Amino acid sequence: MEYNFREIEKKWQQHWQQTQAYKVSNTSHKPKFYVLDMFPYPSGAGLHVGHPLGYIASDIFARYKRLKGFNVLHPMGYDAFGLPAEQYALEHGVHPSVSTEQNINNFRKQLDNIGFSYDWSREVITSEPAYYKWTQWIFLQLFKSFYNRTLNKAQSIDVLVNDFVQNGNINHPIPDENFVIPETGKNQFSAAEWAQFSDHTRELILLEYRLAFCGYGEVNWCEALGTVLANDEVVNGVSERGGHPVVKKKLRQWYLRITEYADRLLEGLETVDFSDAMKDMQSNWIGKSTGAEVQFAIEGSSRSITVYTTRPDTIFGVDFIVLAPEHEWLPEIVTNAQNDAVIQYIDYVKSRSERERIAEKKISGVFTGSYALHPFTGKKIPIWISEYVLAGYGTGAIMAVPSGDERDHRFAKHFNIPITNIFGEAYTGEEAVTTKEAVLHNSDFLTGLNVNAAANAVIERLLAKGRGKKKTNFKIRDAAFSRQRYWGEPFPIQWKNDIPYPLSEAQLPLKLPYVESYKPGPEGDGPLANIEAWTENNYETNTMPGYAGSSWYFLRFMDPHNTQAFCSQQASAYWNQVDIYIGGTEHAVGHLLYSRMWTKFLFDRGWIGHDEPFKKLVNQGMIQGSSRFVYRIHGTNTFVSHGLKDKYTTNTLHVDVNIVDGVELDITLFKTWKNAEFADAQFILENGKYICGTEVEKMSKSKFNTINPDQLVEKYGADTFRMYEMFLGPIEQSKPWDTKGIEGVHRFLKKLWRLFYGESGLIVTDDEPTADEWKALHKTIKKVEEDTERFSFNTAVSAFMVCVNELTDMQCHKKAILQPLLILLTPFAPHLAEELWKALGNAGSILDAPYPAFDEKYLIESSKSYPVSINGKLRTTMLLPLNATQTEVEAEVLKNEVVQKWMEDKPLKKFIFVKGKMINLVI
RNA sequence: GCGGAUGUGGCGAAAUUGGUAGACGCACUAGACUUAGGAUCUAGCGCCGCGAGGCAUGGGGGUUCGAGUCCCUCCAUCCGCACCA
Repeated sequence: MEYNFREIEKKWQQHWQQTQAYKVSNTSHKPKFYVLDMFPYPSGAGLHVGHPLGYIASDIFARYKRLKGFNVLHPMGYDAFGLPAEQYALEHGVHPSVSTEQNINNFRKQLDNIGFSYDWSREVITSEPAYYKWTQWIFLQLFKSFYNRTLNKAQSIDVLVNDFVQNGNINHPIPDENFVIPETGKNQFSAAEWAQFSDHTRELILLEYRLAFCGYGEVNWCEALGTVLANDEVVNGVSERGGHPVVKKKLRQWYLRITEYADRLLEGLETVDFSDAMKDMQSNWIGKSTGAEVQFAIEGSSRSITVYTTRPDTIFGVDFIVLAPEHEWLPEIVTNAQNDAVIQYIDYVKSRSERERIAEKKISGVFTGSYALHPFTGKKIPIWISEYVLAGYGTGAIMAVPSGDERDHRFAKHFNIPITNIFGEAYTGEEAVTTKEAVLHNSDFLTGLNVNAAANAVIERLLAKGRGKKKTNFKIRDAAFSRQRYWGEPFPIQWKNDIPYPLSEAQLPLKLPYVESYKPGPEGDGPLANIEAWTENNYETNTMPGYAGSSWYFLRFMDPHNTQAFCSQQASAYWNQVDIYIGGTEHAVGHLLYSRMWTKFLFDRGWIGHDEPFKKLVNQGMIQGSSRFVYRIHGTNTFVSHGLKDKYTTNTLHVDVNIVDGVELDITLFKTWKNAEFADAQFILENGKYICGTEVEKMSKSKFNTINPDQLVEKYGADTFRMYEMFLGPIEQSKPWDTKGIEGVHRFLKKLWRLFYGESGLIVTDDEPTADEWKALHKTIKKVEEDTERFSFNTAVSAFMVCVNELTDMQCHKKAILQPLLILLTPFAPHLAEELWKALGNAGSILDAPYPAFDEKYLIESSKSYPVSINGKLRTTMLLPLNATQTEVEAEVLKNEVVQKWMEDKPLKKFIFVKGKMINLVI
């Protein structure tokens, strides 16, 4: 009987669906385990072989944990709101809800092919009102909360208002130090003042505290996409999606006050099991630094400039001060003589795109004409402006120490500003001294001190003089939370007199209205601004960004049909953290950071009991495409083989990898490819073949290098496909896809099948296994279990292959061996395992069979083979009785001919036993 | 520039704590069975050497009886951040 995988897989997939085999309950006597994939955005391109890599790994692990006796939550859903669906709608006139549904159906069909054990009864789709009702609800809670810096947690805004009524804002200063209350011109108020404020003023003040708030700010505006983007959605000055130019623009936007959580997001990293690379990426993004703020008086002015520095110890090396070109006091500082030059420079800076700035890194700047005074020496310090100082970080002003900072050094050299040396001989005049080991010279009361001691001393003196203080800074900015788009969650917000007011919970969900046109509204507003019924109600016309729905979906899976809450307390208490979260590294600073923040917020407010969403994160590597190229001689229809192309002027074209065998082009298929666009093509061959060029690139439709899993499943079966994806290599590693080796895995499954079935039918016996057969089995149990636990699926698959090879050699068809092996194999090849389990006459499903227990006793051997090395180099191998004592073994070894030959007459210095199984002689 | 990772046969890769480097698979070679095979099976397969043996884990150095693994140093590739004071 043949291994008919198509029939088998179809049969069991149907069976599992009918019996709801993967449905999981929120009540169980078993311990829980939560295995989660990063849910996909259902794009129109469908799945390629890269997508299922992580899904297969998580499915194997989920099935393994289930066999091990856990109640396993393993859900799947769709992150369905987002830009591409809307772009598609603009181009093709298809409503996003329609194309999204189509794409989801397509994804589902493709996923089902592979035999995943998802509990589809828990499916969530972020674009459905039943789901986004709760996204809106959580947003409302963020809006109605503030961050209590004393308690270091979020609380209801009512708590804050009560405190204002009693104490004014003395306990809770306004986070933005520059904010001034219009009625008083101050940023502090008493209880009495609070009582006097108008509602309008009160709301304006509260907006300064809310964790979701609306404000004007510099945003990343992408004209092509017609929307703003979060910092993590902008890469190298262009949009992550589409690569369109991005400019800075001042707009009214919604923000999440993620900066309040910066410290906790950093500390939380110590409690989770993420890779170092991932933790580093996150902590770099958060970008905590400690240093000091120092005030420099301006000569001839009552003002002083505050700078931020991480190296207060170098204060005696300050040779100039640099302000960001956008610095707000610039007009007061610039002298008449320098006014034109400064205006010119600011125009120049404005003319430069983000991209140019990043690419060129030119040294540029201009003197303002004013001088600051050194807080200790009173020395006159020129004040410059330059684009290398960023308005958005620190105070937008720095004290430049050329001898201690490379950028300041280059700037000083470029503009011939005299450099003060505070590092003695360590500073050569060529390069700044940036090591923290340096000892200070020429620095008044700091001379002779090291970095730390000096920094503390400086801060102490500054404090005493009232000219500075210790200060912590973060790179992370509050997250832009609005998009001028249609296909996203509407904000549950109504505007009155320029103040946003929350809808009541009873009004949720605020449903996304149907629109005919997705064109942007006026003044950079979203398409919703074109709908009268919407604007009549003064609803917010922006929608939430893509990451809103994905910031909490892992909680919804716990209790997906709850209409009273986003997730019941019992459900979140039971499932708690996601035990294993699998996905790509591309979400390191976006999704993962936002999810962590939302979780901490929901924890603070008492709705869930844990404050880190993901206990362990596994990053699967990207599967790249291996592209193939053909070379058309310029202006002709003749294609020249790769090896000969340099003799001609050619254009390089991507060619579909599916019509290339290795690197050899199938010319017949090529002529029919793309509706026979190249039917009349001529070829210049080498050795009778057309050889293609190759390159490893991202897998994408436009590069014709995608491999569709459906075709592979059709040809080899889901079980082969699953095992092959795992066999490719370590899960975290990126690698180009190569279909070649799949035959080997398929052969393995056929070989396994033949252990059960001969030509005439089932050949499994009830005979008692031999010692070698037991050993083959238990070796595999041990290896597969260990490998699964450490997510090393490629080596686990290899272990199966070794086992089946050995059993085949021994012609072992014994149930006592084969049945446990099947259970081991279930997570990897569930269809085949279930089929053979039934064939062996077992009742019930193999999905719930008990995982076989490893027993050491089967691995113990009767005699031992000792590798014998001399001075660490293997010389011979000796078979010695197991029960021999060390002394007896030593005597035997010394009698050995090979050993004697190598020892000759040299004296034996040492006799080393390694782990009782290896011998080394030192001579 | 900073941070992280990786480097082992023709290829994908193993080697979990320093202990027989190259398991397993692909490709390749020879053979068997076949009308045939892109089916199956057997054997071989790091390099040099007839052999004994020697040399091999990016290069160089070190620690050790023994190093792919630990330390120093240099090189290459990939990823992330990028004027963050």
